Amino acid sequence: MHAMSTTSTPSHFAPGSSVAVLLPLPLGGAYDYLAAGQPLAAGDFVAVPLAGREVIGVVWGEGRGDIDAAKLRPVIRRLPARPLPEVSRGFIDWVARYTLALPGAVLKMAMSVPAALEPARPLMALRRAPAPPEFKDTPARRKVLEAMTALPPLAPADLAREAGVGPAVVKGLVEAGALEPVEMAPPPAFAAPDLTLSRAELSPGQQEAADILVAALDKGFAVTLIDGVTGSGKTEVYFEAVAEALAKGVQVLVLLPEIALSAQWLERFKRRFGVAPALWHSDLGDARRRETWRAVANGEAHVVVGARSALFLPFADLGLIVVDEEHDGAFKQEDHVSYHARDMAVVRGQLGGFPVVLASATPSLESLANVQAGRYGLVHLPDRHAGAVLPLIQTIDLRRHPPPRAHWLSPVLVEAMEEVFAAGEQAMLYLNRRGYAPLTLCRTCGHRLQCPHCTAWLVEHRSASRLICHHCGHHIRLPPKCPECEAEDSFAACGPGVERVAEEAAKLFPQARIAVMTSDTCSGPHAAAEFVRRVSDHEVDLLVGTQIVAKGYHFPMLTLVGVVDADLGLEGGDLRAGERTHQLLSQVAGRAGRAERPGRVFLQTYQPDHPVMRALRVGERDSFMAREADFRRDAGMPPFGRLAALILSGPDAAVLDGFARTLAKAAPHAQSIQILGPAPAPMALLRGKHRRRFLVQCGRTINLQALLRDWLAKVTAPRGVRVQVDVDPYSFF
DNA sequence: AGCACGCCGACT
DNA sequence: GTCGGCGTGCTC
Repeated sequence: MHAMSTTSTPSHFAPGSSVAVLLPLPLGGAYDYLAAGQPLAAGDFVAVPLAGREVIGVVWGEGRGDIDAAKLRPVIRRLPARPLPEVSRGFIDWVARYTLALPGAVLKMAMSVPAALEPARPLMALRRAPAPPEFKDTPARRKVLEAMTALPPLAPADLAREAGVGPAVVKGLVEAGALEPVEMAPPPAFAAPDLTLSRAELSPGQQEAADILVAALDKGFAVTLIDGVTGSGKTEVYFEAVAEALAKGVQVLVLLPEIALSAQWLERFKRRFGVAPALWHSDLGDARRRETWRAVANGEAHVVVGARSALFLPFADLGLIVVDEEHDGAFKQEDHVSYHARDMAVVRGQLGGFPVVLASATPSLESLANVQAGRYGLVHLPDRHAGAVLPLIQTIDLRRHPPPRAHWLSPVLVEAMEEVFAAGEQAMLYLNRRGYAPLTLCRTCGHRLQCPHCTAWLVEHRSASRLICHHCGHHIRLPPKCPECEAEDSFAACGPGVERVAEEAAKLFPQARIAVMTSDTCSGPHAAAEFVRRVSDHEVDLLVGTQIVAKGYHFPMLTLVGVVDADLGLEGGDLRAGERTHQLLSQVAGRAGRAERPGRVFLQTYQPDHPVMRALRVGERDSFMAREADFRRDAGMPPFGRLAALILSGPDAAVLDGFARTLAKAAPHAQSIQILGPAPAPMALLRGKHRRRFLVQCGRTINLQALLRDWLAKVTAPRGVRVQVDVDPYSFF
């Protein structure tokens, strides 16, 4: 993935000339407008007329001039905001070209806060008018005026509070002309990090790694992978690079897969830098969001910690990106513009000429391959710091030690849990399945309760007394009788979800305090932080959870992790099934025994000899990944070959299949290009839309984007049919 | 993405 | 006879 240098174009446009304005809409390209009033420059935010309404866009360059002059309309106004920097514009173009998204759709991600483009409302403070006219003197008014002698200008509400009077008194004084408003500089929204605080004690190995990252800051673009086992102190190591970048005066972006679950990370940041970083994630409030966007644009926000969308913020002077947990699938966006934030972070670093740091305990095969090929540097942190040892991972062969019928915990695991609880320690059960049971069927006729809009079973959530589709949110109450055979009380719950495992554990350990942690019970940063606190303070003995419990938490008293169904991620024939299962289970295992108490991990499996289980048991990650890499190389799959998915979707299956055949006929033929499909997409029906998929596979030297563009240009999708391109698809949904 | 234009059912 | 449902098509 190599960023191309952008060709230079004139960047100032006098009134009367035509300019190309990119709008944050899914249009074919930038639209031409007439520069009017003041001169315009590339990057300026402007309001322009579009179909009778006003839309805000960005001056992208010289007008293309391919539109009828009579249609050309003048720019309405230039907004008083900082122009979008050239590097941000180049990045948007690059992402659009790479992902085959419309540039306007990419710009929309960078313009997610249109209100931030209007000037911030100045803060008003009150001071005594120099020459107040005659006004009525009252005791309350006197209190205000007396209080003011000892105070700087204050906002009306603060002044009223300080003086111990109601707001009406202050208002009256303003109206009487005794007080006058003055503009007050808003207090800085983000305090500068404190670089003088003593850093964490680093081990010699950590110090060496930190030195390498710090040295890289002087060398322009380079990518370094920090490969360190859970608990090896990766964060503290890259904090040294963050500190150095800040000392140089550039901005830093840290990408985390799920910022809502990162309370512990934020605590560590505050300890190291004395302040909270600027946060960027989807449930930021409007005012905070605006403030953050502006602070990023004017350089006041020194460190931004965000989810993948933070990549598109208009940084004034970005000089370092850290992608933590770089292997995490949450960095891949599938909807609208489909991009991988880790890969785009590398592109952003290349365009900006600064280093990028990737960190993981279980690096992706892609990043390891880039290290092997010499494209990325590597620092290795093999030890858990502070003497903690890696947990002992054992598999439980469910064929030899099965749980009782309709139970899910093997006697071996139950016995280990007994020991842990007896020792006053904590345990965690991991199962990546929300709800009570993934499938409900009728015992009489075998009918399965399915979502009417998706190719998916309805999942029983007993806590919510509902059956829910995890793909579209459709939900029903458990019907009184089978919709197929009308048998009453004939439904049987099949298979376990976390709720059911928690129920089983509660029966086995009635004295244990159990908490279920899933996206259902723990949505948003506050709920997550509260869960973490309850577990940390040992208000919980057993934590039962889905994937979100795997995320980097540190619980000193947690010494046992049980994986209820270690085989779960291996089904389905996904390209990355083995790699992902290994990563996920390694992360889950890493929750055990993070302090001085050693941890134990049990993986319940029907395939203890599967390479993933074997690798986890003996801690042989490198040879496992090397073997995975060999498979991918032999199959010509990423990162050794290139892959793209074409997803066609629409409400009418016949129309969809017709178009799929048209597309298949127009498919390019060439050696080393393989096109598979059309086939029903893994989710053949999703939210009421049928889905078909093509997979395009080719060698690394082929221009995949050009191939896809040419192919798609040959056909026109009938109405109702949507074509989505996913370059480098990850999940195969 | 909006928003207007356009052609078929229940109202004043 | 109109008001209005949302299908389709355009916006420099």
